[in-house]
Amino acid sequence: MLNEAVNLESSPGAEAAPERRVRDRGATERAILAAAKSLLAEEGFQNFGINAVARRAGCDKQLIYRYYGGLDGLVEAIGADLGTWVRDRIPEDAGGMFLLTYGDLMERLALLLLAALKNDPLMRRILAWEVSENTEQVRRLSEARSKALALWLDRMRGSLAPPKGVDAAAVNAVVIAAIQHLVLAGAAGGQCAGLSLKTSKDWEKAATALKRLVRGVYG
Amino acid sequence: MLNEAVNLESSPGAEAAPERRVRDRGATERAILAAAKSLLAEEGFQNFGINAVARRAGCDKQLIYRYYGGLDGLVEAIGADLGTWVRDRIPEDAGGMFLLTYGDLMERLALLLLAALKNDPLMRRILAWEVSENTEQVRRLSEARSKALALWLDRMRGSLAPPKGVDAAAVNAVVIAAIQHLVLAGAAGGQCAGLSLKTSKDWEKAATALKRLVRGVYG
DNA sequence: CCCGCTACTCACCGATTGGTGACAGCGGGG
DNA sequence: CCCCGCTGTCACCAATCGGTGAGTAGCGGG
Repeated sequence: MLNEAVNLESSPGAEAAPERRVRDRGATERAILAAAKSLLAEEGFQNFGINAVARRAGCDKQLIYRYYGGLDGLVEAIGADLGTWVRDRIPEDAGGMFLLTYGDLMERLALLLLAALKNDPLMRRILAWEVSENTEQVRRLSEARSKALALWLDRMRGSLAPPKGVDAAAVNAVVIAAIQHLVLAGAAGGQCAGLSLKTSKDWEKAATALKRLVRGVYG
Repeated sequence: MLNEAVNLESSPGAEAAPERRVRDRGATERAILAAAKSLLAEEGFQNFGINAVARRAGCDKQLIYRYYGGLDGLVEAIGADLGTWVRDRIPEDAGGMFLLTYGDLMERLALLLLAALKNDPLMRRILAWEVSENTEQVRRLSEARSKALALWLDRMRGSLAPPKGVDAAAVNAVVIAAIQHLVLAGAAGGQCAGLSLKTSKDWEKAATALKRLVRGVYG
């Protein structure tokens, strides 16, 4: 494992075009944030660190300290960015306009949330982070995500009132918990409690079961 | 965050009584495994490494390489140990002897699983690990846990057959997903989807909602 | 008694981490 | 013009990581 000094970039033929970085703080800040988001989405929170983000952003980590005050500030910025999540995935025909019953609404919401999370690696990674650590960092991020989710649900819910006699908040939380864990387990290991979660056929089964559960309580 | 030394040094006086470790390979192996399990349960998988385990076990990490073939082997040993989980929490009055319907059974199973996971930090950490990483290490551990869970469910189920017309495997997987995520979120952040999960009152709400959902599908 | 096996410890390796201080280059305002 | 401040780069720090090779200490058998 002796590493000879092979990295001499003073090769005579190659004209080293240094590709001078334009001095644009705004662009650099955006590049850092984008790098952080993509890194977190693709690699997960395990190897999410100053060095890795700087490497991906193609700049020096010192700039992260300067512009964001370190990883904490950067994570906060990601959290703030999460607000756009809501805007991005609210269909124009918002909410329960055409939905007659609360059951209709919740079934639709459940399936939409399932699909949305399945296609959002960043959200999934944040979710996994939340249940794995309890640092201040994560807590803030979690709060941002939670707020975004609540806002999304609220926008989609419209003005439909839940039926009496059931603790809708608790039931919905349990349903959401199921959705979130299904998505996490599916993305991570391809299965959950013996149920395979790989093919779209598998997911249809899960979705059907989910529908059944929701319909069971809300009719 | 230097963890306190766990070595059992006595005689705080100047008398250096090094408390010579008895030369007992079996005991050392057991100490290492116990240290690994408690470390994982208490600190989570984030800081779970050779050095940390050796530190907690009060021995040199070299021994972990020798006796377990490194962290991988040690994790495997933890997985094997998970088999005892089933034995330890199967009540003598096993299964659905007194349960008339499949709904009765699943409701009881759901509540039992919820309680069991709530009181098992090691299982929770493994669960969180599973949804956060997809290395070979975790995959093996996941398989062991999955097997243990399946065995437990099987033992508890008895010979009761699920009703026709519902994909019981899928529904149960979704229910288990909900339980697991509730426990994870509760332990990590104290809430899930807006539902607080701190006091026993909170957990009662969640359990009630869970019961409702199960009863909704299985009657 | 000594020898050899085995349990165990120690010292070191290269790599990577988070974090900081010093420096280079450009550009705008006096 | 010169100088100052902002942007970006680099070198370096201590700490920790996983991993290995060499050496020590005790016990049992010849």
